[in-house]
Amino acid sequence: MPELPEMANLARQMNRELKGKVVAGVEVRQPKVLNGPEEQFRGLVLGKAFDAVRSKGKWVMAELLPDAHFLLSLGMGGEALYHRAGEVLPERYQVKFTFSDGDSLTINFWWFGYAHAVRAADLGAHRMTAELGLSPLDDSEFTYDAFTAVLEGRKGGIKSFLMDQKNIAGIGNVYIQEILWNARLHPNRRITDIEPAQMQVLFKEIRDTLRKATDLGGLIYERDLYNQKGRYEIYYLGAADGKAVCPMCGAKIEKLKSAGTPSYICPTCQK
Amino acid sequence: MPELPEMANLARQMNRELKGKVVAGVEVRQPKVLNGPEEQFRGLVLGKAFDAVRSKGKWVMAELLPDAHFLLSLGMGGEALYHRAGEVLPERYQVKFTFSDGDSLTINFWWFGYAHAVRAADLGAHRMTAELGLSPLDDSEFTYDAFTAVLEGRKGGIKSFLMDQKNIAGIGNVYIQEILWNARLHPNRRITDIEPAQMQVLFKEIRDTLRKATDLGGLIYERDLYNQKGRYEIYYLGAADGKAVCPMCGAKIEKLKSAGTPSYICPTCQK
DNA sequence: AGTTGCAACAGGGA
DNA sequence: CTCCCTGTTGCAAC
Repeated sequence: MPELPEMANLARQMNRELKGKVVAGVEVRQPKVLNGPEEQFRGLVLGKAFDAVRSKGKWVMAELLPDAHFLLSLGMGGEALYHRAGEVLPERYQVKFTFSDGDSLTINFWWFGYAHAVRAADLGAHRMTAELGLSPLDDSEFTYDAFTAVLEGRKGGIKSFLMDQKNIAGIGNVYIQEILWNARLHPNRRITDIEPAQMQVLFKEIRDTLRKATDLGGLIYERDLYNQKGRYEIYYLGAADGKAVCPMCGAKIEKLKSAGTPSYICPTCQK
Repeated sequence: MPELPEMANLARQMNRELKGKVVAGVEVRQPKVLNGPEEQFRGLVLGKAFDAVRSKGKWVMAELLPDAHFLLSLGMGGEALYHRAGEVLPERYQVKFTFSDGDSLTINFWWFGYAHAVRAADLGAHRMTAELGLSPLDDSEFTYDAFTAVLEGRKGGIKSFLMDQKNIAGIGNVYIQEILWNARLHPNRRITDIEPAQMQVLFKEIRDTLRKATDLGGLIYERDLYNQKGRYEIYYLGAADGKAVCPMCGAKIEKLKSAGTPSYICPTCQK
């Protein structure tokens, strides 16, 4: 489940490691992860040099000079791993870049990931990245005013709102549990039913939760560019087996379905 | 509640009474019931002769020679009344046609009706009539095959399907109660959950219910072109006050909300 | 654990 | 008892 914290760290590491590297070889084992014919992808990537690598929501966006961008989404799970020349590569990957110095990058999707390449002029037409909403860790963009502005007029449940990437970019079904528990909000709580004071708390918890997870290197069961685990532990670990209790009140964590996906809540703390 | 039976009878009566009559005068008291500026409506109607008058779904469609059509929907209630020259007109109406022989037609909407006029060439662009679905009393059109064809792939509740004018034209929130009770189907019953044998029954009851009501001159509380009441009595009369019982089993008729509108069902007979 | 697109559903307004 | 529009929700697909 790579969400904003994992992808932000991955982008930072890729930016440090790959900037200036020239793509000498591309291997695509599963062309359906691309956004077009394999030949077009190769044409956009081969011979190009990685420049600034950033993240936006659950996407890593790398500039390829000249004239292209490489866009990576790990979907429902996967890793992007960096390998020094001569290191043993993992057996399983869908896409591999080899650089002119012999280093390489393997990208593995457990399920439904995207490795896209676009011309620089077409970046704005790449809807999955172009239509992303607010970046929660950008303090100049994610202000309380901006947050309430996108909330304006919305009437649905708070979980489905926060998970919609067009509203806020980067929250998936793992961190939403943390955020809502931290804010003491039930996932089915109607937006129109949340008091301003509580909305302020929610705003703060979105930022703080994602920032803390990013600072801790992401989730404890995810891997970064160097195949290192993160140190952020989710509070409801084991809830799927009915073994988790609320760290605040000790009540048993309950599983329910909300916005189409499973949710885990403390029935006493979250209203 | 003028639905298919009332409108079919109204069209038949108008066809008999108005064919050949020339529109000598038009009075529009409430221009918002028109589909354009009042002057345009007058231009399309004045001096024209009524020709064939037919019905389709809840609409009466009259040919005006040359080159126009008059389209009438009584919405949530109302009457179209014919008056011989010299008769006293009702006080309340939104639109009145006066014919060259002194006879007249008054149209009264209780709520949300439409009196539209279009050029013959624009009839196909009049979406509210052009997009109507199957005509249940047209035996060559409303076959069981055609019925199952529009049902193909649908997964919602049966009531919302039958009330959608794009599927079958003419069923409103009155006759749907009769049809579903006759077919022993609960309004919320999933389409995918209805056995073929029961679907056959439903098909038959759509036809038979609407045909019987048409033959009886429509609902007992509606008025035809000659201000005469119909003779079709709904089975759940008084259900809104909790006073109706099922004619079959004697259980109290229950009120519930289905597809956004009230429904009345026998809790034991309709599953 | 992800996103898209579509059908189904509900609410408000004319 | 009408219809249309819009936003929301649920589902199947990739």
